[in-house]
Amino acid sequence: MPYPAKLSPTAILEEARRQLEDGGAEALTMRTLAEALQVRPSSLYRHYPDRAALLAALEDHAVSALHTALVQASSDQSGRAALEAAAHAYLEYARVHPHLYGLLLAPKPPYVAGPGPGKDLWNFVLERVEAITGQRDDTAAAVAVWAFLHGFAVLERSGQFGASGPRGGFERGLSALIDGLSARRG
Amino acid sequence: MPYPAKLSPTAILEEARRQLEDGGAEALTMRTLAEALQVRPSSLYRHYPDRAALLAALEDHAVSALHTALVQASSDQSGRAALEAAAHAYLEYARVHPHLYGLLLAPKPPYVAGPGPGKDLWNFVLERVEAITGQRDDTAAAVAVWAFLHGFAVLERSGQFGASGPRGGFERGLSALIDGLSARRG
DNA sequence: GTCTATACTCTGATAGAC
DNA sequence: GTCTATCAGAGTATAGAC
Repeated sequence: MPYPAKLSPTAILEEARRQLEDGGAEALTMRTLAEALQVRPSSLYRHYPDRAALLAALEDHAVSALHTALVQASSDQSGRAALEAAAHAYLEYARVHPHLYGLLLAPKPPYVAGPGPGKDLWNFVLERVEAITGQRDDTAAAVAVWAFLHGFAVLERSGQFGASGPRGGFERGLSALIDGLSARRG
Repeated sequence: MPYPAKLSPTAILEEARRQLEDGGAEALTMRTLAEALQVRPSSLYRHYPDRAALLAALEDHAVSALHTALVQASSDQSGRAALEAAAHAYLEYARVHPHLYGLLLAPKPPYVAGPGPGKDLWNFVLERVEAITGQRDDTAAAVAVWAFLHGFAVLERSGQFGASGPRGGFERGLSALIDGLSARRG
């Protein structure tokens, strides 16, 4: 090695994340990426086989970051308070990193039940929900909560909720969902 | 007019819908579209200013179709039964027309509160939800229900729910949500 | 007015020299 | 590991035939 490598997978990933967060997935092209790294586009292919692999790596990063955020937000709480704290942290992550979050549930394989970091995230949600419903392996309830969280995040991202009321829909829906799910253990 | 026009906006739209439903948004290119219509790509631009306009037209179609499906599914019912029937029809539409449905909530302007056919759809959901909660203009509750429906549709589309359990999450979540929302009028 | 022909720019990706 | 050179395919714009 006559000279240190200009590129490394992590350096590429960092710049890619920057461009994605700035301008969305469309703004992340191999050419702009190479230019920012002062390298020719084809050089990137020595570190990532194609653009899809780069996006997949970014998705893994997002899953881990989201998981960490949820754990931190709810670590010092339990029961309903823990689930609510995690839910707010979930929405907050989707707000702060909309394009990164947008990678998460693209029409692709899983992540629920898939190997990799997504499993931790799923298990975390499952545990928090189980604490509410009192049932073990309560997949149905966890799916319901996740669906609500994701749906609200997408609705919000797609523009409508202005300064007006609908934002209250999150608290309202979350409460209703938790009430309805936990009431079942009667 | 010496000869009948080979193209018309509706003919283009029909073929575009076909290609979209077959292979998703990526498969719908101006070139393949022109080929199927036996025309040069640039001819399409006499009828639609650009590809985005075509997708917007397809989205309008999807909104109308979804609205119609919801109305038909719940027309002969009322109260909770009507909402549940509409919810199932919503999910069914997303299953049968995944790519068309995928156009609906792309990160774009509205459709809630926006002019055009989307408003009818929103108002319909709002009415059905109000019948449950007993409050007028209960935007928060309607947003909560819509978020759940959309979130579940996306989760399902992204692959995980195999033959196993999670499908029960829809009934479970819908019941819990309705219970929690209607209990509020105590 | 409708469509054809052509070309421009941008994308992701590959082959082979060094 | 990075380069040069090059490719095929995308969307799009314009000039002109009929």
